Amino acid sequence: MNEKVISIGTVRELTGLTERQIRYYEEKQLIFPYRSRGGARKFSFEDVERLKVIHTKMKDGFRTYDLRRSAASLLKFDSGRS
Amino acid sequence: MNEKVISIGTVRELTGLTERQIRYYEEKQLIFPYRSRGGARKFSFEDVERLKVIHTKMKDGFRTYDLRRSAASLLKFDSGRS
DNA sequence: CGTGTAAGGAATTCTGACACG
DNA sequence: CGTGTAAGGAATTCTGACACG
Repeated sequence: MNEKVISIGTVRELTGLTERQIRYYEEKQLIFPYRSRGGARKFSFEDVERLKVIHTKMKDGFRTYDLRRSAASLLKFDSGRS
Repeated sequence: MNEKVISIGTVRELTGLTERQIRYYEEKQLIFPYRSRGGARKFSFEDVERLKVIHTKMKDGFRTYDLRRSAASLLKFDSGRS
C-alpha cells in the first residue's frame, strides 16, 4: 500500500492526530507525502501507520530529532507491525 | 483494500475517467462511495478497479442498466483480475 | 519544542440544470 | 442514454504567523 492518495483530513480521522501535528511531522522530515497539483498533501496507508508509530514514540518522550535519526528503524518497526 | 478514503479527483487520475462519468456511474448504482461529513465522495482501491471494469464494459456497448443487473459478476470479474 | 489557533486565499467537490443526440 | 459544461455555493487544504512554555 504505497500509493499516496489519502488527503490530510482523512489521515486525521485515520490516525486521530490533528492536521497541525501531521504537517509538523512532515516539516521535521518524519513523513513525506506526495503533493497534488494544487499543493494538497497525499498520503499512503503506510504513511498512516508510520504516523501512528511516530505519535506513539512522541508520547514516549522521543523528540522529532531522535526519530529522524532512526527513521529507517522507524519504518522497519512500522512495516514489522501491521 | 476496502477502505473508502480516495477523493474523486484522485480517482479521476487513477482511472482516467472524468468526474462526470464517475458521478453518473454512482447515480446508476454501479458504484457506492462513502460520503464524508462535508458530502465529498470517498472511494476504495476496489472501487477504482471496479470503475475501470465498468468503463471497459461501457466501451464494449453495455448500458448502465445491463451492468447494474450483473453487478455481482462485475464485482467478481473485478477481484478476479488485479 | 510541539502544538493550538485565527487569517486570507486557492483548490476541490457538490448539486441541479441545460445541451446534444 | 451517457457525457460535457457553466454556475454558485460549501467544504477542504495551504502557508506564515503569533502564542505558550
